[in-house]
Amino acid sequence: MGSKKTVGLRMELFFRAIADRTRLRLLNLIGDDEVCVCFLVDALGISQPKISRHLAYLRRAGIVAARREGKWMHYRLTPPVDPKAAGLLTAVRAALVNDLEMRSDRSRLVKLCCSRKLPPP
Amino acid sequence: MGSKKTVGLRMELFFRAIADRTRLRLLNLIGDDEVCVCFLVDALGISQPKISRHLAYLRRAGIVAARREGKWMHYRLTPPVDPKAAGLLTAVRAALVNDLEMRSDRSRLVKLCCSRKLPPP
DNA sequence: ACAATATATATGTCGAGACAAATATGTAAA
DNA sequence: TTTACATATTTGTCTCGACATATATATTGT
Repeated sequence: MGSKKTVGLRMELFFRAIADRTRLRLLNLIGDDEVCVCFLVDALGISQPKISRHLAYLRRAGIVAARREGKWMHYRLTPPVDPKAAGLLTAVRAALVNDLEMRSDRSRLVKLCCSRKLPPP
Repeated sequence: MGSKKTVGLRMELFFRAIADRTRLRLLNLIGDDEVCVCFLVDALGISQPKISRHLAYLRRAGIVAARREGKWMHYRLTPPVDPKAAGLLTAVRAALVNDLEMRSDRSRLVKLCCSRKLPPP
């Protein structure tokens, strides 16, 4: 039902959720694996409350999910069950690569994650 | 540059353009070939000014284009040049089929187009 | 041919509601 | 208490739907 709700009857909600530059940049970074909020804040250079608010928006839309680990919150994608919805999300993420800022966001996140100490597993 | 503008630098504009149920329903019907506005009005059962306004929105976003033919206006998709943008649009249209209303919209349009006299070529 | 009218579509305006940025404040864990 | 994050408040902007009106083309009457 989660996927039906996301891309089934109310597809416009999904699109509204990603119709924002900040949230697209977040989606671009969260895509591959779990990311800690602090890394997102640093990689995007956006204030923490703003990041948190947009993450909450994506969470309410069912696009990402959160997991607490001590002080840190980790966000991850919630892959849609429906094949067409999954294909749509894949196409969105593929199109993001066309964007220069998205690419530099990614490389910045990689640097942050690898140089800096990761939160404990 | 049209495709770059649509899905390149300002992808969020593309998503905002389709983050609306009326516009998604229009996109669902315009998809395959040129459609006359009058058919869209009848197929969706939505007031003509509302249809016109949303078509103008899609037109400004570079998603559709219009052609006048006498009294009638025909709208068609403007397929993106960039492969990833094209793939994204394809994925969107594929996902629309999951929606019941979209399917009934389509069959209603087919009935309208085939039973009724088409505008002269 | 010209004027009047009808048809098809587009656009201006208005009020209501959604959303964003910024700032401030609250909460959970160490 | 400090750190890491979430949420509330305020204010401005945007968009929607509804209604009215404007524009463009075709058709009809004379």
